[in-house]
Amino acid sequence: MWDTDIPEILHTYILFMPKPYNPSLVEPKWQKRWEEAKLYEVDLSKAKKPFYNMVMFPYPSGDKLHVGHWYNFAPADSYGRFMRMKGHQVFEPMGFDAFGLPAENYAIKTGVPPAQSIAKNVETMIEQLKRIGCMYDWSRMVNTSQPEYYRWTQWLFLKMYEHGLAYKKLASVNFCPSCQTVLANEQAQDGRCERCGTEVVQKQLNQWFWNTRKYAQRLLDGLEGLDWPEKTKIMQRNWIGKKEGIDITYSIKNTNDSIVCFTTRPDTNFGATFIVIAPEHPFAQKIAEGAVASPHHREVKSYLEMARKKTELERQAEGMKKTGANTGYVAVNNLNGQEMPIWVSDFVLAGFGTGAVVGVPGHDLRDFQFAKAFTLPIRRVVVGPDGDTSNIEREEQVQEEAGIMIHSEFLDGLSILDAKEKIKDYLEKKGWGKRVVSYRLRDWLVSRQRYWGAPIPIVYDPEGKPHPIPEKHLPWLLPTDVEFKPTGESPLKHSKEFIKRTEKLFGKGWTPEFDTMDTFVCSSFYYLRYLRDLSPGTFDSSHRSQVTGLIDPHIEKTWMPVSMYIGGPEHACMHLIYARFVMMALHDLGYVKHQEPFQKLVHQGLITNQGAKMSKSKGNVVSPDSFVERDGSDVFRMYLMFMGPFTDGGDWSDTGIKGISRFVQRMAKFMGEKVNTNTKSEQNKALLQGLNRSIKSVTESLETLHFNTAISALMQMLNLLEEQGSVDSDSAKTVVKLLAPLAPHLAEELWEQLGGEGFVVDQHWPAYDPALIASDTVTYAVQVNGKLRGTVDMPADAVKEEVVEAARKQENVAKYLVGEVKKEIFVAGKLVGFVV
RNA sequence: GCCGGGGUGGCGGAAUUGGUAGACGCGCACGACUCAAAAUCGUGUACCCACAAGGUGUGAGGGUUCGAUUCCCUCCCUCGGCACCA
Repeated sequence: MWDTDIPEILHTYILFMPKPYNPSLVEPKWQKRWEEAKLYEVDLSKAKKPFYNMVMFPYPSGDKLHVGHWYNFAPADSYGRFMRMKGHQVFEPMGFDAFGLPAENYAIKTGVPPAQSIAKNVETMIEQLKRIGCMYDWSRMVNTSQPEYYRWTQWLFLKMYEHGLAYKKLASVNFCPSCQTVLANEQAQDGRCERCGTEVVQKQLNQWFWNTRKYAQRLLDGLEGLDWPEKTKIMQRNWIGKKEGIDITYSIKNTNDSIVCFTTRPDTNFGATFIVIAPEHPFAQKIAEGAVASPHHREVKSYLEMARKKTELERQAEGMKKTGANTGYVAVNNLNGQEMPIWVSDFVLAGFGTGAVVGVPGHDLRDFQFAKAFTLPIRRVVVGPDGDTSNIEREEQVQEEAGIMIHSEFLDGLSILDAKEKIKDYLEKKGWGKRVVSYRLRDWLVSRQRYWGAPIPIVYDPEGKPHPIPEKHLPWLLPTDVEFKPTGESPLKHSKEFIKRTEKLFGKGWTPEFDTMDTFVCSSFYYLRYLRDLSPGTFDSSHRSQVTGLIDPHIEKTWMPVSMYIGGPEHACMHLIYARFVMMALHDLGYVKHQEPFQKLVHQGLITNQGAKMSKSKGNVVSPDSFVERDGSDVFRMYLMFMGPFTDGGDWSDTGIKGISRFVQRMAKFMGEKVNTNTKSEQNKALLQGLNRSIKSVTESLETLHFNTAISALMQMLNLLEEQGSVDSDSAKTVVKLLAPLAPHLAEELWEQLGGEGFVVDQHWPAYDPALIASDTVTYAVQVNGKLRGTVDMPADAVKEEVVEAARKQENVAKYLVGEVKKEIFVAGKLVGFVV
């Protein structure tokens, strides 16, 4: 930035050179005053126009706040300030999603207990957050790793269990053989361990699940009434993956067994030539175990073994290549007596539908590939709408939209859509099939074989039967006498205190559940705990007193759902589904009135650096600190907002921050030197018009979260003010109000200088007068044959004839008006067009 | 492969019930101030063209229209999500 031969002392001087407006003095001053006045603490019980303004709470990492935090939090706060000035009681909470892997990994590396490192991180993070200057009500902070919080995480588990929404079953987990630890799905991306890169294997363990599938339809239906990005709704719809189809039962020849196949395309069933079952399918297991004799026993057995051992990585490497084994059995298609060999293949997923599919290679790409791999017959039963009878060897024969049935007896000639309904009716009438709805959404696996999480409030009697821990024993404290070095087992197993505690309370031979809960459980209800009852005596230091409920029903009724929720789109199919599910369950259990937690949702864009996502491992994380130190919080936050549309994000570059810094200095200078004692009536027309236009423009921009255009409108206003040379005090105050949501510190300072009463953030948002926006004269564009040939200034009230007349007289226009004018176009206030 | 977003000056971006494309800012150029620089202020800045006039121009090609960044069709590129979901 500077020539290298400038001495160091001069650098420092330039950096701290006195400026008309010095944020390093002004910003702390106002932050202190806001805090002293408890300006942002909201009495929840007294709100008439509540506005619950929330951002996704951060993880308290040991690193400093990064640009991404600022880009999320600062604009969200600007919106909250705007809503406050519009007359709402804005509640803006902040908290910490404090359980989770990074702290545990840090503990494994250094031996520092997570509780310790997290407490320290939270403390420093609060200090950093305060420097942004947001309207956070710190009196209502939450920290999910504290007993008074996770008490409710455990309470939630108990309620789920009590109402049959939590159950335990055998399931496979990701396991890293090198680290000797279970991995969360996020840690096992692309089939490799996040920490050491070893290939992840699957391990069978007894796991707790929450029954999200039960809510699949309601999760789908509820989306309709939400003010959410359409993109996010689509992602959730796809994730839930509702499919209407039919379960068809096929009897297996020479056995008493049958196989049920789920299909959405029963119309093509006359083209079925084989059946494929998943390796985990009971019939496949039977063969492997020898419970059912098969000439292919050995092949099936070794195939199942191979499929089980296959790592996710190998699976992906395989791509669409089909493998499988013939069971030697055949199923019979009731429709036409066709015998269909039953195969086992891992392209069929055990977790979807019935874990068995009917192979129609003529009209399904995967079935086609399978048939090709094992030379099974391919039969066409649909032709394209244009009567296309394509080559049987061609792959692309998947007609999903339209097509005509052939070789299908009573379906022949029907469109696939009509045939689909007719065959379903037929199969149901015959008792061979049953219409079903299938969902892609799985039940939520909430067990984690990790230390740093909320312990699952379950104990086992000596027979191993689970029992819920009575509520009076909550919080069920996370033990501290644990070893952090991975041993391949849940760390809680090594706590003597934990086991002793359990036996003391429940009896000899009783054992606690050693798993903890997924951190997404903690974050699935935190919006309710922000609203918790803070009155004294509700929670004593022993954590054992009778605690008021999860949430006061009256507060929940007035404050929920969250009015505006801002956070990254990466949670579309995780946190944002879990939270909706939990809210619905709590509603059904009678604890809350609303069913949806977040009425309006907005995703901020992603800030990248040199095109890549900022990450510690890539070493491209940009720290806001030096910018904030030099230019102040207001400048930095406005710069982020000015970069482009809030929902777009963008690639980081500091080249333009100077422009915002100049704007702030100029604004402060102008307001400090050029405000006169005139009254409003003495203002000139141009100023009045500019002011009203600015109000309109800034208001509309903020309403739609277009912070970039709000700032540009303010810049235009300042340009106008400087052109005018001076301004009356009332108008100056209006400009400062417009500035307040975007540059809160600067606005308070200027408001004080101008002699404003109270805090600027408590002022009413200015209104504009539409009559003052219109100008006396309008510039008309004049086009000939659609091409611009000139402009003409006319009085605003000029009628068509006058404007056209004036336009014709324009020298440059007249030049082009040769020959007959066929048509005259007049758009009031905008344009005149001639067609010759 | 499927679903969704997006392609506008040197750069970030503005403007869409179709009506003067490029607001605002950065950068750049020139000028003022200064011994000089920084900072600040002023002027200019889509491209072609010596100016004017004119022409070209919102990813590419086509269409509708007096007029298209905006509407329709075909294609290309790019970003995000899901991915053997029957």
